[in-house]
Parts: sequence; structure tokens; C-alpha cells
Amino acid sequence: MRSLEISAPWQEEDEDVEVEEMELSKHDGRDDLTESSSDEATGRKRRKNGGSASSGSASSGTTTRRRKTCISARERNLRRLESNERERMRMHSLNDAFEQLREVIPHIKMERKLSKIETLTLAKNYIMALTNVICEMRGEEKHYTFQDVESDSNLELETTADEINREQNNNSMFQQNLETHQDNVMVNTR
DNA sequence: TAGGCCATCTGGTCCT
DNA sequence: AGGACCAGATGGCCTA
Repeated sequence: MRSLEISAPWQEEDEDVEVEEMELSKHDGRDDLTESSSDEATGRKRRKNGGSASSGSASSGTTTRRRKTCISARERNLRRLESNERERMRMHSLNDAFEQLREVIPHIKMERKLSKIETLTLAKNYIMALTNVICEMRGEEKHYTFQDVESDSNLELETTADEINREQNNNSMFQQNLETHQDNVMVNTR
């Protein structure tokens, strides 16, 4: 059990004392930390005790920094646990939002689900395509032009050939969907 | 095995 | 003051 290997600050000192910040970051305070649960969406193993003790933006040479505090080590650890829980919930809700976004974006069905960056990129393309359709229906000039992926240096840098092909497929699918949608709208407005 | 993607922890900063 | 948000760090899983 990992949690047993790492000392819990409050077990040694529960007074209002100076405590190295490192001590707090080592331990989540729960015995189930070492047991990973599986992610129902991906089947991935999920670590309950994530980054290392030295992680964090404050790790820039301040790992031995001491700080006077007016609360006990136990209290601080409790706050940290609560913050961790809130952060976890926040990230879960963010992931839920990504999942909902995946469901409304037309894309080629793949064995694996869209990654977050793919989801955002496709959503952006979809919005741009929809915007163009609206402009077209209004008889206005199209707002966006879909760049030829071959000439898009950023895309070339960021995507593999498979991804480029998929992007092309998705863009053409956007176009087909939009044309169908546009036809339906035309019919309904007659 | 390297690289991509991800979940989680963590501390700093912003906001209410 | 406390919660939300953010970004850095780390390690696990998966795939080419």
C-alpha cells in the first residue's frame, strides 16, 4: 500500500507548525489510493494518486520552501483533499461536456473515440461550415474558406497522414450534411 | 520502445 | 476566505 509508505503529516504533528510543503503533496490521505479504477468510457486504468510530490507550478526551485501557517497540518491536508475532490469533479464535468460535444459533431465513426483536440478541431470546422451555409442562404459571401489541408502548414505539423485524411473526410461530410440540411430548410420554407 | 493521450495531484492566481 | 480556474508535472495505458 503506497499510502503506508508515505508519512501522513498529521500523524506526526498535529500542531500549528512549520511544515515542508512537500509533505502535503505526497499523500492523499486515503487507503484506496493505490487501487486504480477503470474508466468506463475508455477502459483505461485510472490512477487515483496522480502526479508526483514534486509536481506543480511551484516546483520551480521551491521544494524546500517553508511557510508559516495559522492552520494545523491536519487542517491543511483536509483542505487539500477537498480541493483535489473538487478538481476531480470539475475535470469530470469537463469530460462530460467533451462527450456531449462528440455526440453532436458529425464524424467518421472510429473504433476509438475522438481525442479532445480532435473534438475541438472538428467542432470548430463544423461551426465554420454551418456559418458558411447561413451566409450562403442569405446570399452573402462565405465567411470561411476551408484551406486545402495540403497547404495548411499548421495542420501538417500537428496531424498525421491518417488524421489529414480523416479531416478531409469530415470536411466533406460536413458539406454533405449541410447541403442536405439546406435542402430540407428550403423545402420547409416553401 | 517512443510518443500520444489521459487522469490526477498540486500550488498559484483570480473571482465572488 | 474559500472556491473556481489554470498550467505544470508525473505516471499509466495504448498503439505504431
